[in-house]
Amino acid sequence: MKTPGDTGFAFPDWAYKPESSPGSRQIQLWHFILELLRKEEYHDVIAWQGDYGEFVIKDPDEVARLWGARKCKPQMNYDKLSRALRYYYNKRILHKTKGKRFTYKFNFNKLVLVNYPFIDMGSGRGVPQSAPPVPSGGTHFRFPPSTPSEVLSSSEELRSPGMFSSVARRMARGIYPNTAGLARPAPRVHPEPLSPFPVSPLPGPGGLLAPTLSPALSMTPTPHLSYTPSPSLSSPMMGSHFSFNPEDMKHYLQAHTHPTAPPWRSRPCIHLHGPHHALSHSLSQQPGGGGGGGEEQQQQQHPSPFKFKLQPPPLGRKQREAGSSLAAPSSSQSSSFTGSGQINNAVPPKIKVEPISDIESEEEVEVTDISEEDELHHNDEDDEGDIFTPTARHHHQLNNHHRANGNGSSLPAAPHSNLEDEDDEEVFKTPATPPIGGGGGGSGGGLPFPLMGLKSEPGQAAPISPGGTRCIPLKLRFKRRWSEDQKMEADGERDEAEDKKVRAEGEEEQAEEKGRGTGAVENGGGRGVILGLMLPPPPTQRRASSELQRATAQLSLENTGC
DNA sequence: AACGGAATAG
DNA sequence: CTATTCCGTT
Repeated sequence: MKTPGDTGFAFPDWAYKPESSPGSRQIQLWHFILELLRKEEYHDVIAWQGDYGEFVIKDPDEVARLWGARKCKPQMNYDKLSRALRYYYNKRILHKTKGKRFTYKFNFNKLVLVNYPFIDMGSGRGVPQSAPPVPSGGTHFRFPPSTPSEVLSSSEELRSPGMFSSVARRMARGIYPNTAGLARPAPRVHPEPLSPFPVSPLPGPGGLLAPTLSPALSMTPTPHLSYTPSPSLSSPMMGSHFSFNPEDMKHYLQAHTHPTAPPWRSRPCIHLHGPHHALSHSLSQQPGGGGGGGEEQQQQQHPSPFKFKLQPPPLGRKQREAGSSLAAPSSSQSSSFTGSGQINNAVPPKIKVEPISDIESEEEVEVTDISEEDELHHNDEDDEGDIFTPTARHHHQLNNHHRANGNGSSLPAAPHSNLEDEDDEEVFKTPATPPIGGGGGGSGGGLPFPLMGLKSEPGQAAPISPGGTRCIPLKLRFKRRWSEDQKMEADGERDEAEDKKVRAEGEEEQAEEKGRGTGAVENGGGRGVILGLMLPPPPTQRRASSELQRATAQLSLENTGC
């Protein structure tokens, strides 16, 4: 089971796919921005400002220049760079702070990057000016409205729906159902929502899944629980597996404990292939030491297979002018199989209707839907509520609509499977299904999740199978997206509504999500890499990560070598 | 200044 | 896919 090879992965690859991780080969703009932000040296050109995640580019030209240098694109300029930033809007990595020149904001509220568990964007604490990272006072912490799924959704996820995702989701909601049993979500919240361990069974060494989101990822709904690096976690859990990189995490934790010894760098060349050491990339970066420093760029010596892309919802502009019609039809079809959802997506615009059968777990249903509505209605509150409070949730099951378009290439597996869009759902269901059989108990990891199998086969996808009706119910999508943020911002600053923007996204989202959902499996499927969830900004705890941050911070910004 | 479509490189 | 380029609009 834990064989190093592909199988052993404790976690889904996507979980750690750092494609973009700091050391990874091709740096992405947002990483770069993050790097600059964390370095004081650049505070003259770019710095945190305002709310959590908000930063201002003080010297656009310089930033562009730096970026260009990094990418070896001498012709880079702010106009171009900004275009790239604009693409992030759709990906929800960033958004523009309206009214403020050169000011953008990371959507960190909802997301935590797997690769940057310790991200502190604001670490600013140390830095006077950059302090803003923390959400305003942390008073209102909003959770993960954005669907984790969105964030998480990566094609790969699908492949390995591991628990991670499910866990994450649950965490997001604050619920930990027992994985072993059916996956029924508990109707009510457990008192111990965040316990690091779900009920997971498997005490054994093989236990997978520890929901440890690790301190790094704090997705816990409850503030206090959030990131406590409990010893238990660290050792046992990590050891077992879960975390992204057990080892790394371990080190990570240790680091907290023993600041003096930065472990991560310990592995110069780790074997690359292991599925499990994903995070190492990030951590492995430089120790920061002091040494001589010359070779920073190499960090990524190993060609790690993982990649990590972010971006959940791409755009589906495909319809544009020509084939707009296509989309509709396809979606409808897909919905069909779910059975319960009748809604066809054809376009049920407003109303969410959809009671659908709740069948067993009514609670879980989802909210998904539709974008437009969301946007239109803005139920922000709900969203939140959904997540945290189980009490009120509306569920619908309509998400069925999804387009199968994907790019033609992908998705062989199920032509019509629908659930994809909700990766989430899939995840959920996945566990549920399998467990029943013998696996549940434990044979392998004890967890019900089919880890290995997934890899190659999408089979699980079978969701749709007739018998499996249950799959349906589980989807829970929190759709909130960042609208909240925007709102918040709006409050804070006056920005007008960006409806259009939002709207647009909404549309796109819908379409895209679905499109990608399953489909993405293919190559890159995995885009979303960020793990969504908010960062609990509890100031107190954050500090621990500081070191790590620093370490990561070291990423090499400058690579002169072009 | 900012947005976003379109084409395109890799 | 992501980013770069180019460019017309707001």
